[in-house]
Amino acid sequence: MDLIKRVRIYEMVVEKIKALITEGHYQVGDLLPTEREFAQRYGVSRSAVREAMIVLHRLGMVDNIPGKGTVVVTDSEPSVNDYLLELLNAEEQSIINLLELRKGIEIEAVSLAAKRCTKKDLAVLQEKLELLEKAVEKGEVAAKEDHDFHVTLSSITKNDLYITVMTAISSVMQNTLEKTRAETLNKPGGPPRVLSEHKAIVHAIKNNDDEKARKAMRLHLDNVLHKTYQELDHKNIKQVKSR
Amino acid sequence: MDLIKRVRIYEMVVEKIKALITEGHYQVGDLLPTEREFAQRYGVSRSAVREAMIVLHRLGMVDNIPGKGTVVVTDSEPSVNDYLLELLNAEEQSIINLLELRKGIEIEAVSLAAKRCTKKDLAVLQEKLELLEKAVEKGEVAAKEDHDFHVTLSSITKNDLYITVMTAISSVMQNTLEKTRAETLNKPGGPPRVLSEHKAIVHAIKNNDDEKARKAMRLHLDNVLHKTYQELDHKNIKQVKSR
DNA sequence: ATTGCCTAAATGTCAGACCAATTAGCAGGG
DNA sequence: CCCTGCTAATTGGTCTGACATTTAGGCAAT
Repeated sequence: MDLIKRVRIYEMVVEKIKALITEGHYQVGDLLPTEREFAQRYGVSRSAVREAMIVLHRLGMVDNIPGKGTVVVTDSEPSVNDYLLELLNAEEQSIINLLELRKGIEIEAVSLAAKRCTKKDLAVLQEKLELLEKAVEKGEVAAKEDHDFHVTLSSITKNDLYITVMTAISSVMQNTLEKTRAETLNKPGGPPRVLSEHKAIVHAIKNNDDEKARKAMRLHLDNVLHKTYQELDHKNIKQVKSR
Repeated sequence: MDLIKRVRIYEMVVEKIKALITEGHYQVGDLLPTEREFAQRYGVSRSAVREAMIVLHRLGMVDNIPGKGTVVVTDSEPSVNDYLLELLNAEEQSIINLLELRKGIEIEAVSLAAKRCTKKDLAVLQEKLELLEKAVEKGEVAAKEDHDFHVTLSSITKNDLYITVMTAISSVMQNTLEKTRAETLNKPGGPPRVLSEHKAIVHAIKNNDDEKARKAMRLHLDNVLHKTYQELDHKNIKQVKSR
């Protein structure tokens, strides 16, 4: 049985305005037409437009400024991914917790990748590895290249959940690393070692050796965890000294 | 510098009504006071109350029914967990994808648990195992006992992310199993084998042997995956036959 | 007992008014 | 000429009152 669903007017206005933003008729930072104009344009009352504005505001898409107007804050509506990011990004979550979760996710991901990797997948992954290599040779932090590599790796699993979760974890880590100046990767003897670990992972995937791939990934992430522990210890010591 | 934040009236009304619901002044299914009464009670206009109602409705806490009133749908505001559930529960996600993700999460979780398990933790876990055992002996499906066991296991990691994610995965799987009549656990030779796998996991944790714990968990989840594959094949065959 | 209609009350929507904040323009003093 | 401060217009924020639509319950006719 199909139940008839009441459709509130403000909901239709929300969709209309949302479409205007996502389709690019108004860019981020632009001022939307006034509420009174929307009301006239859509043949509804200003109340309906205001209710729609409240929804759009709570979606984080617009900001209503009295005396000025309504400004576009972002051009895309929040997705489930954003909520996942919120979970991972919560301040209570330590970077250690995040790294441990990543360990579970990525070790199994690389295992699946080793079993399911096609020639095309491998080519893309090796390309990402080369980009990472070049960036490291230039002495860059290469955070973006590292992110790309790991996301590409997760995509080889062909499992949307791994792709979504790994993408979220990786971007949160990238943010965290930016805040902490990415000291981890910059430490003496850091990048070359990280690079060789990445190569070992790709090598195992190439041979479709899932067990070796897991071991290589576990080794890599244990090293990252170890360095992070050292870094945290170092900071704590500095904090104590500064008292 | 502390910026002064404009506080919209409807936001305060939202907090007021939300508190009334979460504190139990109104139970699920109850009819809230009318919008006009709220307006009078809080000394605001009905517009403000209506805007608050829209927010509460979009939070999924209330349902506004014309001619009747506003009924309470749930007594707790949605948390990040609910959005995680939404991600995992999305129809596009196959049960296979979910199981594969669970493999990554839980293998590493049991590894952490083996390293961090206290005597008290172990006692609780063994208690859950006994409950599972008794339920299986009675010939029950024991879905809830299985859920409890795995959530307890994840809590031993002391890592909030693992606890949150594992709880979500487990409850989604429980729902899915309910829909599919939990055939997996009911198959001949199913429960006893599952039980022995659980015992092996607990045994490894007891000995703080993280590597053996991972292997035991991998074996267990591979078996679950295998059975699920068989089940899906079986259903496909039945579907073909019924054409 | 069922059907149909009437009424009361609630939400949904509308129109208009006023308040508060912002902006732009203009007048006046330096 | 430039800066200051006032004024008016514009915009979102709130309030009020009205009407439309939906629901529930009472009541009479069938």
